[in-house]
Amino acid sequence: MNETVHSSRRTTPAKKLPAAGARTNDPARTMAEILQVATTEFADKGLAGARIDEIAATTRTSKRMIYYYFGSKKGLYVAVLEEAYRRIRAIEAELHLADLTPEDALRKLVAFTVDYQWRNPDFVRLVMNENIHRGEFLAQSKSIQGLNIPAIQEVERVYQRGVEQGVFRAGLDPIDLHQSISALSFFNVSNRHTFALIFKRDLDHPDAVQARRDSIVDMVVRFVRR
Amino acid sequence: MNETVHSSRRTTPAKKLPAAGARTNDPARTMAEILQVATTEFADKGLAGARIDEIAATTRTSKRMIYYYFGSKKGLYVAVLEEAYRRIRAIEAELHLADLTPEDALRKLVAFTVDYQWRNPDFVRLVMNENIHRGEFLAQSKSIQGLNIPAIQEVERVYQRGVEQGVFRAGLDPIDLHQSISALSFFNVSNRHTFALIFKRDLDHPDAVQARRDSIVDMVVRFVRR
DNA sequence: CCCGTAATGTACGAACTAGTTAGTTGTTTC
DNA sequence: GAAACAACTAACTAGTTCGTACATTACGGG
Repeated sequence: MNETVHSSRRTTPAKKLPAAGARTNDPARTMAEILQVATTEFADKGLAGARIDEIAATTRTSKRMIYYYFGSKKGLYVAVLEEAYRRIRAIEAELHLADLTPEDALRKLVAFTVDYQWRNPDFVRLVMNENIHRGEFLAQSKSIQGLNIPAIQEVERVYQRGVEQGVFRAGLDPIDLHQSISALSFFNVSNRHTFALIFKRDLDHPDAVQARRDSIVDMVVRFVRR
Repeated sequence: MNETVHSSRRTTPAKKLPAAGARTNDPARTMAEILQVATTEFADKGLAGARIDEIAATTRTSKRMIYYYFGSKKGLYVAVLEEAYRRIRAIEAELHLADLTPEDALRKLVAFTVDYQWRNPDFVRLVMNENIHRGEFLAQSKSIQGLNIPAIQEVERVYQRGVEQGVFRAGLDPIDLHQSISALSFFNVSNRHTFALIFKRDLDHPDAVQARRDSIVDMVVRFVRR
């Protein structure tokens, strides 16, 4: 209290932090940087394990900014989730499968899924974490539901073409098929630590990675083939 | 120090809590109860999310006992992990597949795995959580490594018989096969929340559960069949 | 029956952490 | 060029949470 007296008396310079670069307002960059750092932190430690202070410290901005833009720890977490899903969908939409035979297209689709999950463990870990929370935050997010999912549409189209051309057997459920592809791809990343420990395998070795991908592709193809 | 003097002088009654049931020492029960409650709590909230006070409150004993028997939160967590793995292995060892044809045995094995994971979401969630921690606590546990795993032995035996009888194709890696079975079974439980949300499916409906199990069994069988 | 030890309960504290308060600095608009 | 607003910083607070110090009680062996 009685700030005026105090401030009029301060002997320290008017500029508190004249050092470094002068501050520059750049909301977009600030938000993006927070999101990026938070993605790593949440993927690493989960919602409960992540530390807002830690995120703030890693960013070039301050904790206050996190609350300024995202409101709360959970708000930030939801934003991170949304961004991660948005990204994977954008990439899934890039697949060009129409000009391949159904079986080749399916192989490419499965191999792509396996590789994507492998190269994006953060996404996998975020999803794991969200499932630990029984999807309650994903359920809150308007922006994630209601959107269509490129991956499932690709599966549907490829499968349909294969059936029409008589190379795939009919009567399968595309979502069930997609679920199997996801399961095989996801587990590879999600459970690699416990699995490697128990079976004393180095799942990270390039040869092992490739062998596993080939096996998954093979399994899926054999499943749909007539 | 100098306990004698103090106790000879105490004016407060000898019995502090004459109420309720008199205390009864039962270390085995106390430990078991702590473990059981902690399993639920850790499976539910993860290591960081779980609360020691919460666990203590749910138990008939006190927080002091948790530290008395398990030393620390992490110690308790490791004990929970060990117990969960121990349990699943004991159950896996109960399978009797030798008197079935290889294909029937494989079907039974896969269906069992799917069902077990489905009926034991706590185990699945613990494993998910441990993978979030990159298996660092499982790696610490002496009692989990070094043990053999009934499940993989069963897979090996059944597959071998099938190859010998000419009904399964040769050249497959039993661990790779086991990994696929695990992946399909595990994902069913681990990712059901996000998956159900995104694809707007009720994966919990009995019909859906059965259809999914059938699909998984089918997929695995087709994979190994000549 | 008594005594030492294992088992248990209670109360507390030190450290951590999500979120806030109060104030400062850049930016845009007119 | 100054008012109005948006972006930003630092320091603090209230509440939580793991872990412990201390006190007490059961119980088995001698």
